[in-house]
Amino acid sequence: MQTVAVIDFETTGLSPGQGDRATEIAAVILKDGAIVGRYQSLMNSGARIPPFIESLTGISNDMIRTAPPAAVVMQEVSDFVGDYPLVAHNASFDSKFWDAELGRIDRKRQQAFVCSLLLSRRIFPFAPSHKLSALIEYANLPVAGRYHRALADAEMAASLFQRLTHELREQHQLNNISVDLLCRIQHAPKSQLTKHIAHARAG
DNA sequence: TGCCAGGCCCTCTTTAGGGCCTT
Repeated sequence: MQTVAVIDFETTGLSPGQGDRATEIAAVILKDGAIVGRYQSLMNSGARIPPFIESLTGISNDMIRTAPPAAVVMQEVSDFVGDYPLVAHNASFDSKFWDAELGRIDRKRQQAFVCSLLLSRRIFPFAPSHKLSALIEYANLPVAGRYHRALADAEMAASLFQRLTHELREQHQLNNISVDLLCRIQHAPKSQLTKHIAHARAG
């Protein structure tokens, strides 16, 4: 499995299109099944965190007031992950914020985004829930810290991603799993899943 | 004007609706 960067955002809300901004980012580098690098930072975008989200994440307006500017943090984390493929739990959410915050510093993502939520629906179809905390419990993986903080969530998404690729190898006798295969699997209708995997095994 | 996320995925579906998941 090639090296990937697993990321997680905390934000002021659900949609950058509605004016929501990032408040914290973490990225961990997953190489040969182990975390070999970590980046984490609060960031100050000037946006106000609603009370509900302050209590959800534990990240307060006081905490981000003294944090480095969002532009500085995004430059750093973008340099940190380089061109490694990105992984996130519910990547449709994190990719929206990644692209929006990167766009503000005139950078553009080049690499693919892999979604551990979409993969888990296919690889763990019988899990009672596919939210991150439920999957960590379902797969008996360690809780890395407080949920809804960026570094803890990124580390847990990384261990979940590692478990998912392991299960995929075991279930389908695959020697090697590429990011390209994961991208095809996560968007494939379940009826075509075996076709994609059989093609990967043959290739 | 009034509304305000949006993609995935299932089903009592496809001329649609609603739950899940992220903060």
